[in-house]
Amino acid sequence: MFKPVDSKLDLVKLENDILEFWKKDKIFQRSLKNREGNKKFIFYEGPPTANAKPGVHHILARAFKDIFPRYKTMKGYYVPRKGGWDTHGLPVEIEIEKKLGINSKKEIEEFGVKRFNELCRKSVLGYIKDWIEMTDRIAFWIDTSDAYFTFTNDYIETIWWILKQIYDKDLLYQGYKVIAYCPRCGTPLSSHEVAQGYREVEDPSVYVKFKLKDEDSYFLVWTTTPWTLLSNVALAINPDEDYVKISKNDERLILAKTLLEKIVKQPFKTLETFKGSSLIGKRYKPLFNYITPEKDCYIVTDADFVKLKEGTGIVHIAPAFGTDDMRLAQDKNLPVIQLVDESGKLKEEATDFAGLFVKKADPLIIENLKQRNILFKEEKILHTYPHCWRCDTPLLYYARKSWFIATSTIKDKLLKANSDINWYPHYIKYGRFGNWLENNIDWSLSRERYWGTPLPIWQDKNGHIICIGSLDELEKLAKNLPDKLDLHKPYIDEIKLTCPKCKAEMTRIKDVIDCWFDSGSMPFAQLHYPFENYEKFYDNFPADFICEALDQTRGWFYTMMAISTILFEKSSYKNVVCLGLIHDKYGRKMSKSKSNVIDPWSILNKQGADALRWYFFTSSSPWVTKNFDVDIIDKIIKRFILTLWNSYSFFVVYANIDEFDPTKYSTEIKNRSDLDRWILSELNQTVSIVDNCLASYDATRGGKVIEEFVDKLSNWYIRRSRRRFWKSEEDIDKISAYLTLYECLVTIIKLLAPYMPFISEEIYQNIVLTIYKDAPMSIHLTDFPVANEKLIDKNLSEEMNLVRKVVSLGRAARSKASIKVRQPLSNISVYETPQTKKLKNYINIIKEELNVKSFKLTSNLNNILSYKVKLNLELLGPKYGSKIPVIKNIFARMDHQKVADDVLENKEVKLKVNGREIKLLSEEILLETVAPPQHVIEKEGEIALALNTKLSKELIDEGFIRELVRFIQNQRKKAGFKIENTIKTIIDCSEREKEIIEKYSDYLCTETLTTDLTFSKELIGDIEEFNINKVKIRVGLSTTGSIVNTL
RNA sequence: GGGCUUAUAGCUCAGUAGGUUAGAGUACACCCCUGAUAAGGGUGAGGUCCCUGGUUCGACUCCAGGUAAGCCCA
Repeated sequence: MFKPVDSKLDLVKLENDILEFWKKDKIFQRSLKNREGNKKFIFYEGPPTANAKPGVHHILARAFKDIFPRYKTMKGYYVPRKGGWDTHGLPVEIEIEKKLGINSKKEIEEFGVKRFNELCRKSVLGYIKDWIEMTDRIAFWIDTSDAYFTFTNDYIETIWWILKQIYDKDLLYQGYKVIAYCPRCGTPLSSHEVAQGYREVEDPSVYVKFKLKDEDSYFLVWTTTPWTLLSNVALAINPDEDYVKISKNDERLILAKTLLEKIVKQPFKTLETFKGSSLIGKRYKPLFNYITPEKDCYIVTDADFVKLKEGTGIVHIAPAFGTDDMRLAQDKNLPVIQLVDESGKLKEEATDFAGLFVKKADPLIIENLKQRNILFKEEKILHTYPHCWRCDTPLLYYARKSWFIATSTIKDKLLKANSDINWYPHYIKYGRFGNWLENNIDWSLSRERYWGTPLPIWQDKNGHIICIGSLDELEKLAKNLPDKLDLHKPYIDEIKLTCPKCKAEMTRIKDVIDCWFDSGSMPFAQLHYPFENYEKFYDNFPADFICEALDQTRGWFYTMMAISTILFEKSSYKNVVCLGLIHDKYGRKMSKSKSNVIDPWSILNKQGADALRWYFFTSSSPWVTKNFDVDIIDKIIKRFILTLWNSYSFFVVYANIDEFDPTKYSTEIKNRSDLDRWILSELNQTVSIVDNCLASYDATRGGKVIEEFVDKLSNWYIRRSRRRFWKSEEDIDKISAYLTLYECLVTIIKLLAPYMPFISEEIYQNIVLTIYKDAPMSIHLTDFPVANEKLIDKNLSEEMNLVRKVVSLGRAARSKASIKVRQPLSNISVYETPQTKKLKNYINIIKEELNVKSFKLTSNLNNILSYKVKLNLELLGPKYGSKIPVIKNIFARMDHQKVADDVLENKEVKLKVNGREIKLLSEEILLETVAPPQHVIEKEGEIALALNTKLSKELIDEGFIRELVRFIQNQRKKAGFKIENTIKTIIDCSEREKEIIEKYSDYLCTETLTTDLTFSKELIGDIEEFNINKVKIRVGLSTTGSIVNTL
């Protein structure tokens, strides 16, 4: 006996019970052990940053990280799943700053880096708890007990080893990086912070004249930051655009042609027009001479970023204050002049303006230029400019010394590595990711922060530099190594080395490294390679599968690839599934400020993890942005999960009544009914498609195919088979029905196991483990179903589709005639075509579904419907004009059936008008279908049918009985009788109705399980009065026993 | 400012290698069916296929430009 199934489904309780079971019996561990020694499928966990509680979007990622490893495990692979946590980085620091109520580096130092980092570590560990709880609850099977943490000494040592490799390959260098910088807080801002602070402000907009060195002409140059002019080193033009030299007020000015009218007022005279390229190499006099540059400069150069939307087409270059400028300076070997100090004030060298904050210096500089007759024009401009999100100070773009990895020099290798990756969606490969690689710039590695992997570089006063690649190396050179070593700041900064070259004392560079480097190193660092696990590493590299949100293209996807390409010249992953973002139901981003963030637990505690997983897998392609509305989860439960659950519950209810044990029977497929073979064909086709989908990382299509199958199973197979389960004799038909349904259910839950691990487990535990004692103890230890191609019968599928189509049309016909299905009708005719001929095998299904006594195919469409023909006067009018009345007359006397036939065959219709032949084209005649008397016609495409609606007394009586049976069934149900209860039925009605009931008493008794039918005015038991076709009938029901015992 | 993506029914999404009347689910209205049902069936209403232009006999689909939203980069 199976465990009785409660039709009221409590998904949350079900899931919690299953979680208990998995935990108690260590099912996850068993699922690994089960496949040990088999071919491996390698998955890498992209470590979540543990600086906040997980949100709904994290469940999306973790659901997808779970489904494919589960599938592969069921396919026989050994899929180790090591967890991991990203623990370093600015977001963690900011979290702590907030908690401490501080917001600058100065305050952190005052608070003490030691205590600060300790808080960072604690905070991260706290959030990890939340993450593990969520991970368990959604059944993301990953080993969190053996997870890697990016802050451990082992992990950091591997990173140092990697950096040393990079250093030895000469790919690690120190250079300038222009960053957004808050002069008040004295700290650089991350791009994320910069993005928060854009505001519209008014700035000066000045046009300045740069005099050419060997010519009495001026370059006209535009800027909104006059203070940067002091650090100017070059001018840039667009070589492909046209430039002009004009004469205005006896001065010669050079600027872009298209911008001329906008900037210079008439009158002026155009002297020359030339391409920008002819200006390259021309020299000019610097505006200020506060500093003598160390390299050649004050020269015109070309740059791809010069656009002609604003300005003059000649761009002033100050490498210290612009990213483009800095890149150009590096390309063209220009010097960097830095006349601004860290607090945003002009340095001593800028004598006239020394000590002034740059923005305050602007008016003075403008005044200075004006007096020297260098200023051409002065205006104001409104534009968006970034400000510090903490203190609202305008940010400066400011060149800082920084360490870089020369990734741009290995661009070809990166592109080659990318060519071997399968991207889902495919367009990322040569789109977003490919473009990013094509335009690769060197990786800026160092960060002037506290909580991170320290940069392992020490230097001495003689300029000697050393990069440490292991703890051993550190020990050998260290002057003062503590017993217990924490590799973080501030401890690591206290360690001084002895320079191997000159024996001078070496001090560590203060920086930590970009935490993206941490996570990108995980293939190596999670195993402490190469210090440990040397063999194991090669056995686990590269990953077959990784999966993260789309925003990781420039994040983890890139850093993983860059690091492994530098070390091994190949990508560290083969297949990557990208995930989209989750917005609220209005399509807005979820953010605390909009208070539209959905707490995942509100769903997990109400609707459950399976439903949420199913939503993520099937709603749309994983990489498209989802507008998430929690109501949709309820709909999924209603539409899909409950349909599945009801099918399962149906099986258990009847199998228990019949005490049916599937292990005790077997029936050859070929001896089963068409319906059985049809659903088995559909089942195997479903298995085949789902298997292929999951193998190619397409969970969405696979899920939709399963949904379609469950719909067919429930709403066609089970509905059509109900009587087969219900009937009392235990014949081969009934056994076939049980076996077929059982096979479908067992197979489908295995297909579902990777998608919905809980509910599939629950059903498995009941319908499989109850009777197969040797079966694996969890569905997640079983093998994925294999399609039996021999059972796939495409013709059968097509035929059944046709049957369903015909039934659907038949019901439409009934609806048109307003005759309920319960009222039997005499016959239905279907127009015979090569296609509909096949319906012959399904006559019983059609008859039963439509409640008709007979079904026939008819070869002559005219037997079903006839046509009325009319002239299309709209077309004929203009053509025949005044002849129309005559044509109408003649047409009216023609054989309309024949005309209709001709039109249907697209033949011309000829008629003689006053001795002349006129040919009417088929479109010039309108056809109107007419049903024969007492028939209703329905047609769609090639299928046409006629339903005979004529009612005989016989049919009406039968309709009456069916109506009565339905009322009694309802009464049974309301009275709380069990399905298997037999009953005594007493009826109080008139003689006329009594006659009918007696005539059909066998039918009534079988349907309602009545063992004792009597007529009396004295009713006992549950009593109800019905009104059937305006006739009052009273019925009394009482139970007499159960069919379960009598079987 | 640049790259990439998305835009189809109220909502969630399919779709077309250019071709009659653009689909499904859901929600809505009416009707039907029901001893597995929190289901199911039928009918109806609901569309500027984001906009503009081009190519074409024909464009939701191809091309160009734009708008909006998003991600990444500056």
